Amino acid sequence: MLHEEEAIFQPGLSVDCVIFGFHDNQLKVLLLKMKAADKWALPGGFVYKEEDVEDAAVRVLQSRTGLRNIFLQQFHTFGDPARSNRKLNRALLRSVGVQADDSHWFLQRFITVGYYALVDFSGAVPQPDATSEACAWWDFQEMPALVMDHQHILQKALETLRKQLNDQPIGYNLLPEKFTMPELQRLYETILGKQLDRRNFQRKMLGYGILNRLEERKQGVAHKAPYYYSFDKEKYAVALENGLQQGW
Amino acid sequence: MLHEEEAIFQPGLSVDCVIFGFHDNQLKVLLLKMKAADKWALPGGFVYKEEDVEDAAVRVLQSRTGLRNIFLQQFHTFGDPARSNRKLNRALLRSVGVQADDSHWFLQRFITVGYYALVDFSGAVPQPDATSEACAWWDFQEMPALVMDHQHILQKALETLRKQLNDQPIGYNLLPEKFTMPELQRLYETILGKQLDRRNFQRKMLGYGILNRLEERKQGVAHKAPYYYSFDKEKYAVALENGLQQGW
DNA sequence: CCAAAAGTGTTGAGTCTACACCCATGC
DNA sequence: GCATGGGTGTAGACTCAACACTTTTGG
Repeated sequence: MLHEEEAIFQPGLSVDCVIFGFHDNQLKVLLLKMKAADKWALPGGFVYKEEDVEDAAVRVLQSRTGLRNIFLQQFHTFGDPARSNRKLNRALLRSVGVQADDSHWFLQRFITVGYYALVDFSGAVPQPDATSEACAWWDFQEMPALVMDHQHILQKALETLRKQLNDQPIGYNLLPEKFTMPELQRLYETILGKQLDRRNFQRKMLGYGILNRLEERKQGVAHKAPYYYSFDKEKYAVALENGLQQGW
Repeated sequence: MLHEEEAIFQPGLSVDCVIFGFHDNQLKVLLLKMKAADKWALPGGFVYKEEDVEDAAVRVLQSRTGLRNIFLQQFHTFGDPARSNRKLNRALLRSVGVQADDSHWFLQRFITVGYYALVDFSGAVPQPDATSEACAWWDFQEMPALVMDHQHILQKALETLRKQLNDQPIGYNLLPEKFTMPELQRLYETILGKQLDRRNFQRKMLGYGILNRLEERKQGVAHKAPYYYSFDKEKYAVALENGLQQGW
């Protein structure tokens, strides 16, 4: 990618994706281990000259996880000139075998558009890119050192996710097709960072009228088996009309 | 500005500001009449190579209104390649006396970062820029034809403003230092596009604990004179701690 | 003194919170 | 059978929407 000519990319512009997953009762973020530094980075990429910025984010998402048709949302654009790190980028070029002088397009200042994605952890297959030696999920509470301002970007994404969750039930994007109510609750508790009452949670969630309870119950669990639920897109559309705000 | 060399601006990047004001019980938006077209445009500008994107927005805001220290917030970045309009931009260049071929920096694709601002109408002094022949407030419900995707940008700004108003009382940014409760209510009604109950509005608004009632009452009005209120920044900080969400 | 606008209070409906109770399952 | 987790129900606190009443001012 970095070998390619300046001419094919929109100059000074990138996208970065904060890809959230949920596993083992933990909120996870997909990160790349840089070849050029002892740090990790958010999956990102450049925008082709005639490509929609959002399409670029979709492309990044798909190439890092193999997933398509994912909940993806722009949340902020980071335009501090000091955010670019020429030293790192030079090392990055070297790591893929490119020698360049200061005028190289990749060494200029970059503005990045941040997107966050909610994906089904079990369906994603992490793939490193050319500049990275690994691609892995990290627990959002135990993040490694990140390059440049990626810590800041992540923080902003998390903030947006929390707000969003308050007036739009988007949690199930992080879960498989069918899931149990306790699982959904753990998810909410993790994202919001606080405990919720089991019974009130269930009532409120069902009150949105966007979940279908399946006949099937979870198998092989200790104690009483919980029902499975699935998300109902049609009911969701109806529910949106009526509006479903309010906080926890 | 457009005479200046490519070298001083971040290529392919602009900012556009949706500047809201409130006057005569109407929500207003500041627009520029293009010299190069029979349409109006949102105030915008380019970003210097070493300038923070947000600083560029502040600069635009100040040069169009004379105002500083204004409520300003990034709301979305518009990255559709089809949003740029080479024909318009060529006319724009001509209007300031520049002849250029297709490779001119200003004729390339532009990504724009959208900011919205809330200003005190009575304090702003509209100033056209080099590419425009007029700068004026328009009622947001009676907008003229806008260039490119500016209608879309405006729509998105309005949407964001409405949502924001639901979980953060930001309305007084649009009013002078001191204002009456009925004035504040008209403002909310205009932005939200619906009538609100006078008494419940007052109770809820005062409940936030961020307004000071002044001794003074409004002079020279028919009927009973309403009190003036002023916004209290310190109390606001305290109120934010406790959280003040919930919708109307 | 009357109409219109503003300040203040009340009440019933609805919602949310904090529980109690019962049921199912593995050990 | 008992500890644990899940499904369902309920009483009290709280909030909110809809309204009544009083006060002030200009004409």
